Amino acid sequence: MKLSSQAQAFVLHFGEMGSRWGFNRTVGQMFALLTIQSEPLNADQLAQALKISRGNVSMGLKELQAWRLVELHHLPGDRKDYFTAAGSIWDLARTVFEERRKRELDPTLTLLRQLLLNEPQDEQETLAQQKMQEVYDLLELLDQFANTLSRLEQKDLLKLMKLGSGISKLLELKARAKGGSTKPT
Amino acid sequence: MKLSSQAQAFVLHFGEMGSRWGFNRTVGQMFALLTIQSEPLNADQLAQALKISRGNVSMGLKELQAWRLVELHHLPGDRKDYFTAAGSIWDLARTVFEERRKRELDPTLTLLRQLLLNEPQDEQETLAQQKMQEVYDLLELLDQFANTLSRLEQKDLLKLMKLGSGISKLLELKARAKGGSTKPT
DNA sequence: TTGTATTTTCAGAAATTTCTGAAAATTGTA
DNA sequence: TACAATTTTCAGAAATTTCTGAAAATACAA
Repeated sequence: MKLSSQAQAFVLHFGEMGSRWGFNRTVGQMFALLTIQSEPLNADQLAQALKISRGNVSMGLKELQAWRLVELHHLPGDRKDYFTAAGSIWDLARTVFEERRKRELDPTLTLLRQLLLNEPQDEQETLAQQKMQEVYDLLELLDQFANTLSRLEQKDLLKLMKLGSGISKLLELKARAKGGSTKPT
Repeated sequence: MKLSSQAQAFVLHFGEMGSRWGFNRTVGQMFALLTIQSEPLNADQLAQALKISRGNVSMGLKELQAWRLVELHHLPGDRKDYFTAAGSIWDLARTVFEERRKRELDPTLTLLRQLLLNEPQDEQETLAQQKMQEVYDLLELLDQFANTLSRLEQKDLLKLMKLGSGISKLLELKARAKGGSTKPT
């Protein structure tokens, strides 16, 4: 497995960005390679192509499986495990998006729900809780919205994302359809 | 500056989550504290409340300023710099969202634009470039959509986020209004 | 079974990131 | 100008994360 300089650059970049997207360098690289590679790869091929240890590949694959970003395959007459990216680019993006929502929002929502159960003991705490409630409301809304988006059919999601500033007009349209003011701005 | 156990928990949690949101532990803590605190705080107060070094606070504040998440204030008769969170919770969320879009998408878009300029040299590279093009198209669309969302007026953003699965219906509504098929599904 | 291929685990090494604290730089005052 | 208050810087220490590679575990075939 020799990587073209193109592939090399792509893979290294995903390694660098990895930490911003929620995984470490080598997991990012493995994900990138499996994404541009059409043929399934086994652990040894990954280790060799990325020049990392076999053990690291094993851990990385475990993590990619936890993210549900890779699929396991078997080739007839070969006992090795082979992996491909799990689905189309859109599928992968959706999965990353969902996983990140879970990891970045849910723990905070859980904590805030807890904290907001307590009675504030003084002025100071009352103010702090007000802020926490605001944070909670916003994150809760964001969480639901992210959920809605990731459940949307690709066709609809595409339409929505292509609307651009047309979104405002559409929302206005809806307001009128529902029986709001009939006077357009 | 004594933190209530509520505030303590909130601050520590933001510290833990920090790395997932794009900043390190102490920056996360400082941000959290400034968010629930209504009064401006100076660097010494932050260091004392969070039990971290003065130097660390200085670096943290610099980073929060780079994120445009804090505002500098001066109190009459006091030479120290005082800081507050920059704006409402919604403002803060919007800022974090924008900054993250820049940091997480833009570098990759730039790289992919570059790579896609090269002529593929063989079958292998052609396939890889096809995938890269797909990744590019998706990230580009996502980037523009994120941009649109962060420019939306709060009122509209709120409406949109509250739509839930009503989004599909709204998109359908729009299709009809534009003169699509008149037969609803 | 036994043997071989393959994967997983995990202790310690290496790399990276974060943090401290003292010194340097800056700012404002008199 | 001299001086005191404040902030910033940054070398090295500490903490954390990532990675390696050998050993253990597992899976499968004969």
